[in-house]
Amino acid sequence: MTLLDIAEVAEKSGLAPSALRFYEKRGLVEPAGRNGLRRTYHPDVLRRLDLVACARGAGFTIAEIARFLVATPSDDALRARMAVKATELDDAIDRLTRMRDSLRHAATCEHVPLVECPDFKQAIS
Amino acid sequence: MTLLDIAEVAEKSGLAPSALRFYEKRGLVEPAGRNGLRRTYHPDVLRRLDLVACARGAGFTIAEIARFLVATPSDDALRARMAVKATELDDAIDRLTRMRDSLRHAATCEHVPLVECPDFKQAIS
DNA sequence: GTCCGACTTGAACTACGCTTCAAGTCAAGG
DNA sequence: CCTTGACTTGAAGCGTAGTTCAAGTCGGAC
Repeated sequence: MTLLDIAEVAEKSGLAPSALRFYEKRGLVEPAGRNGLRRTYHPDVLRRLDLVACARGAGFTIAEIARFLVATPSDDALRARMAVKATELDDAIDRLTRMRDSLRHAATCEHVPLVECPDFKQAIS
Repeated sequence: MTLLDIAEVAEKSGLAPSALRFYEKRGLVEPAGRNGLRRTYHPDVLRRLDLVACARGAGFTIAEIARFLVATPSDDALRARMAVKATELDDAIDRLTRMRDSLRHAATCEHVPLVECPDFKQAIS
């Protein structure tokens, strides 16, 4: 079993070693063990870190992700939170889509200042 | 011309008065004038604040929004930043969509722990 | 056996986006 | 005129997500 040291995990995940220690403190990852003082990680930790990165990108906080990671199907409160989050994401996707379209329009429109362009305003409001 | 005081703007915009003063310091809004020391706002400030809220929701920082708000069509650097932002939003929309689908799945699946559900993982990775 | 560079720790520091506080001003109603 | 309570200011504080630092440990190559 080829365990990884913190520098390898940092390199492969794109995170700083300090971030990995921080995530550990918050319960997002666990080292497989130690070699002396030094953390050793199971390669699977990389998939976990991908999941964390994805969730972070979707707007979840570290604390929320930590709760997800220990969840079981019987955790109805968590399921409810997930459903709420899904709905929030619907809204967020909507807003982001409108903002993206506005930005693409702004890249070509000639209004001064840009924010006063009627198309721009219409697109984002 | 019915000007608004800060409490009215706060109430109508959903922002705290302190947030309005903070936004002013950062150049996002300007009061129309003062009544004594007290700020008075043109009703149009509410549309401006909607725009700010929308941009914030789309992941722009206060500083970025401030730059947008003074932009003219000749600001090519800004146009370039907008194009980059639009592309980033494409990615963000993608991630959010996958995360939302994963959450909706997680709300019904029976895996223990949820994060180990193959469908869940497949959806987000 | 020694050395060194990468690791360890906790604490302090950073940036962002505000909120809260202390101290003071002042518009407006009685 | 006087009170009152909402406003003003700058400074300090807070939560999130880490990074940086100082001081110390130690695995492993020589």
